[in-house]
Amino acid sequence: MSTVPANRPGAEDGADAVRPLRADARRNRERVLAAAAEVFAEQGADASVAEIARRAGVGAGTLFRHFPTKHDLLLATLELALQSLEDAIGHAEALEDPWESIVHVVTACAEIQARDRGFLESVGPELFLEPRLQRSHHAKMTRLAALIERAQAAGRIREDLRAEDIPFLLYAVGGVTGQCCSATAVSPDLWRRYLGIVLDGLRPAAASPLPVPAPTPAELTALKSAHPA
Amino acid sequence: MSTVPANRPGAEDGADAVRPLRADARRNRERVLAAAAEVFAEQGADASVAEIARRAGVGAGTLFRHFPTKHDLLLATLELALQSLEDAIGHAEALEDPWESIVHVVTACAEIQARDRGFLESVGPELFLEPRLQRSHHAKMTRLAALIERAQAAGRIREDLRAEDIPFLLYAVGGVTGQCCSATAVSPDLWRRYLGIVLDGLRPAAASPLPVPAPTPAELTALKSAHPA
DNA sequence: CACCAAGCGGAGCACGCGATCCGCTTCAAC
DNA sequence: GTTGAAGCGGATCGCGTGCTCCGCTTGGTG
Repeated sequence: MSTVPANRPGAEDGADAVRPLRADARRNRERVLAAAAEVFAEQGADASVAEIARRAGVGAGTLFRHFPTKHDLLLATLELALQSLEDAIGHAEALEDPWESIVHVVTACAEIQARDRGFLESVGPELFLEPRLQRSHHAKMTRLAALIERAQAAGRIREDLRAEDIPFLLYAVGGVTGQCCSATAVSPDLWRRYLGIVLDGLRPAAASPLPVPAPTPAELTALKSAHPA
Repeated sequence: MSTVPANRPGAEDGADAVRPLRADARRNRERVLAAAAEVFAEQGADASVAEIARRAGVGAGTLFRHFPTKHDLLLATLELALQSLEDAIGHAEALEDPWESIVHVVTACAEIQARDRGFLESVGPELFLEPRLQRSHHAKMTRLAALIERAQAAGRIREDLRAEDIPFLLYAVGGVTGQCCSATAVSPDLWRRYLGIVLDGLRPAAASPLPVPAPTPAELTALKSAHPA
């Protein structure tokens, strides 16, 4: 395909570093990314790239120069959202009450989903399958596991809960959030009610034996290679 | 468009009744419906009508003759699935234990979703919005409300739960079911775990005040006229 | 200023979709 | 058997999509 441009004499940079973007190129890249975040949040992952390019005020060619594939663009916006999720985890770690810290993380994630349809639609399938996100995902899961163990040690959360369960539960609440609640006239905060029910289900008082064991991290990563589509 | 063929003399049927389909036509209609149920269950509501026609062994023209629109076809298969949901409600009503009857309905619905992607993808948005489904939906909700009140009277379920909550909760569990669990290698019954957590959240022991009131039926039906897309 | 590659934009491509059209086939009433 | 309309099927259409190509513009360097 395209040959990598030969290192130009004089402008040698160590390793195979990327050359800095031209000023206008960098500006356009930002505008595309911002527009994509907007459009994906409003319309979900099925939004057309043409719409994104239009709102960014650039041509389609420019968009694809910066993000070779729609999927790349979606991933880039997803990383933005995941950053704010990471902030929420950081904040939760600073809370004293172990139960409240769990509530904070889970609520923050649901809030992201409530305002970002694209995040919801991507987060379940993508997060487990996309290699480029595995590392940061794993880091977040480790911190989340610590929060859960802290709450379990304090007897504030059911003993059979595992960190791997949380993404599934968040995805579930997110489904209600994005599809049923936020896009409709009836109380856009309705998802808080169902998150409340799920949280009640996580309390130790509620615990009854769960029928199926939680997936191990190994199972989840094995899953990414075996995916059919 | 097409003029309704004039009532033929001798074959008069009272009112504006439909004339019976020709034998082969009825057979083809069944085959299309069966193929659609299969394909939508496997691939979700985004499956192509061409694939359905192919699997039914008919041409595209035949398919659209019986179901003028893809949406009509989807609705027809949805009604099939809703029938089995109604059966589940009937069975639940016969159970003695009020809590178990709730568990049965909810589990049955989740089982449908676990094996039918199209049902999941349609049930949330469709069920509230589609006028042709409103009547049977309303009937089911009434019976479901009776089951819940029975369980509440027995002190087996939290007092602040309303029948209108159940579809939302089922949709939530269904999201995990269809998107994350059933299509992957890792334990296809994983959704039972999360349904278990939600059910624990419905027990009276777990109840803590929920932040948002449940939607009233009036709000839900008002929703159908105000929908943007 | 002069220069040229880095960057731009939007016409255009290939594809897959839902839906339609119309010449041919088949059922069933007589 | 004859006949007419009900039914069939698949080539075809229009459209929207993700993506590419290529002539033109622009930024930054000597």
